[in-house]
Amino acid sequence: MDTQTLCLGVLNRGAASGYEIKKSFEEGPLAHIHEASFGAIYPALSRLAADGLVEYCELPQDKRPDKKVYSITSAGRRALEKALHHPPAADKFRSDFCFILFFAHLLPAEELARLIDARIHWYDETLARMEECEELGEHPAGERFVHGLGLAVYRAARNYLCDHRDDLLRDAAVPADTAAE
Amino acid sequence: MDTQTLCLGVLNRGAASGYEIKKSFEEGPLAHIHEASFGAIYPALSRLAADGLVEYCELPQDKRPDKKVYSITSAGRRALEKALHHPPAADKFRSDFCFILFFAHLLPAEELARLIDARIHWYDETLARMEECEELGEHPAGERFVHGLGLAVYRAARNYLCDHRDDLLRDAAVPADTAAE
DNA sequence: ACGCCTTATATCGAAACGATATATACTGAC
DNA sequence: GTCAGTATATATCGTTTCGATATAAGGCGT
Repeated sequence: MDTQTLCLGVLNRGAASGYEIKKSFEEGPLAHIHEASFGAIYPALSRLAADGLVEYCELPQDKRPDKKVYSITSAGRRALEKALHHPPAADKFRSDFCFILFFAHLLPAEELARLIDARIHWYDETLARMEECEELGEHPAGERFVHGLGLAVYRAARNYLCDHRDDLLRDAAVPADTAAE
Repeated sequence: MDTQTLCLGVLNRGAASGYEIKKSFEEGPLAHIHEASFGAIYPALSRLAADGLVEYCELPQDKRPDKKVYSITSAGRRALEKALHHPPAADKFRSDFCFILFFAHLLPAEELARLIDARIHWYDETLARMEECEELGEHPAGERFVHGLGLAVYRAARNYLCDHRDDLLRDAAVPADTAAE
């Protein structure tokens, strides 16, 4: 999914600046689904504007830098719908955490414990935030569905880490002195 | 996690060519954890060789193109261990599938059904392959742990899709004629 | 026989990442 | 009180990575 379609998707939910589009991939209901950097978003918005798929008005803010608020046009909505019909590419998952744990036998026990506990803590916090935003207001069925999928997956990951943490520490960890060697 | 570390990790499990390293991120026990393209792997291997972290011997194969079999050096092992101690970056998950379903109200019911059923089918096949490779031989505790985490998460995702598929189709789908408009 | 898949390395243009520059204001720590 | 850090906001830049293609040889199916 190219950054232009990603931006159209966000703008289809309401007008936003480049900065706010980035945030919506970090916090909003689209968080954890996709991501894009400023270096991808700003050029994408320029191209979208040049193609007439979005339009923007510059609004100067006092006490804040100026803002370019983009909104989707009807041509943009058509382009989004068209892109949505393309068969989705395979999910991409990349985890340094899993990669490191894969080599658990190269790390001392305390470090493994820290790593796993930090991740459990991250899941607890993330799940709390997600459950909280669940109560706020009405959401379209698609958003609810994806939100529920995220919850189910994160809960499963969290529970697995809690249930098997001690097994890993027992079976994999090397004594601190051998690891340092 | 940079591609060089990724390559060192694979090579730490045994000597391999660039082609085999790529495959190990697609099929082997490292599948679904990380990924890298040829355009990232070959330059990474060159840099690793220049830095003395890996070495290779060219072996001409009959009936096949020549192969450069890379193996990790002791300096490479030290570099890998050092990299493993760095605090892991946040997991990156990118799903066109979820992004599309997020806008379920823009798609006709049959298309949503096709999309979800195809994904359930993918999970079934992937899970079967993962459960199968579970039986084969002994694996280090770290590998078993990560494998188990993957299984837990994929099962949760699959079950969620099965359990909520019909809810989504009922609540979100627009009639085919309004969608086409 | 023809196309397609697999094995294998390598490169190239386009895209994206991650960091940085710039500017202003608020907030918490010492 | 000031000094660092965070937040809002856009933009660019070097480096990395992606995705496709080139090249080459053999197997496999219809």
